[in-house]
Amino acid sequence: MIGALKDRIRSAGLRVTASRVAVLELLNQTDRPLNHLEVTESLAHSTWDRATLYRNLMDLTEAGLLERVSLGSTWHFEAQDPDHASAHPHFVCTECGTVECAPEVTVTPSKKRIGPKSIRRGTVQVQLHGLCDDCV
Amino acid sequence: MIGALKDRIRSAGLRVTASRVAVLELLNQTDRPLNHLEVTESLAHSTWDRATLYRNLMDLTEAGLLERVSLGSTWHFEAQDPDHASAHPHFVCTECGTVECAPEVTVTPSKKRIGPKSIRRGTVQVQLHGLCDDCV
DNA sequence: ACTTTATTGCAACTTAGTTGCGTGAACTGT
DNA sequence: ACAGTTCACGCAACTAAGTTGCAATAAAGT
Ligand SMILES: [Mn+2]
Ligand SMILES: [Mn+2]
Ligand SMILES: [Zn+2]
Ligand SMILES: [Zn+2]
Repeated sequence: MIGALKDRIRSAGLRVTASRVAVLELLNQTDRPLNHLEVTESLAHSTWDRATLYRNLMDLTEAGLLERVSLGSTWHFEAQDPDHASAHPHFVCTECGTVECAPEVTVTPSKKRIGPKSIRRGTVQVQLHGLCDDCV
Repeated sequence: MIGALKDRIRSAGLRVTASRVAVLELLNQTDRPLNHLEVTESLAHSTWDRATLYRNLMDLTEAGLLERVSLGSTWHFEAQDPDHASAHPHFVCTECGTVECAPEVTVTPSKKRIGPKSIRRGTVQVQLHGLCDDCV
């Protein structure tokens, strides 16, 4: 379990440190993207510095083990593993800021060939901003 | 032209000041949302303070003449006038941060009744994040 | 075990966003 | 046109997210 995480970190060319394992394990156990603050709070029992966890998140992202996405007003990080489907839409509550995955939504460009080409190409991250069920 | 803007500001219960008129005129002439920094730079010829323009944006938003939307890493403001179609998707470049309107895109929820109700209700702001044509 | 080099902890810094407060400008009513 | 009232502005300070320099420390290769 954790051994597999260590292997993936090492295979990515990064040294295996306790904080990196903890960060990767946390995000693999969570079914939604977390931001830097949420990660530090989730690992508050330990003594790792904000900057350390920040660099862990950035290093793991650059190594391809996480994905960083701008959700709402902060950057969020999501595990990038074979299980979790790769690019899928996300929902952001404009009231409380909570984030959840919304893989069931599909986006259709118009027939007119206008706007950025990446939309037609399908290489875009989709976000839906609105009130969550708790905030309506 | 500007007289109409002044009327709309006054009708909204706000005092007509030079900076408010300038901010509202700028955003009515621009076909995409601007953030606070872009507004201050566009009006840099004048001497208005950042805080003044910030409060102008917030006041005009609260009055319903602008709409504030979290695009990319900053808040953006868009004119909310009868001409410009109301809620429409926006495209954000993940590389250079530029924003453009993408009214031609439609979003379809799945048949399964899962996820936040506002998606099915259609009361969500749609955002597409990807590389713009200049950044590919 | 030793050497090399990546990583950590700490503190400082940048930028976006926000607010308190005294001065000054916009409206209201005469 | 004028005075009084209230709102808005300018300035400076502040918070929070994100980021970085540097010396101390720990991981990997031998
Ligand atoms: Mn997700
Ligand atoms: Mn728009
Ligand atoms: Zn909510
Ligand atoms: Zn771009």
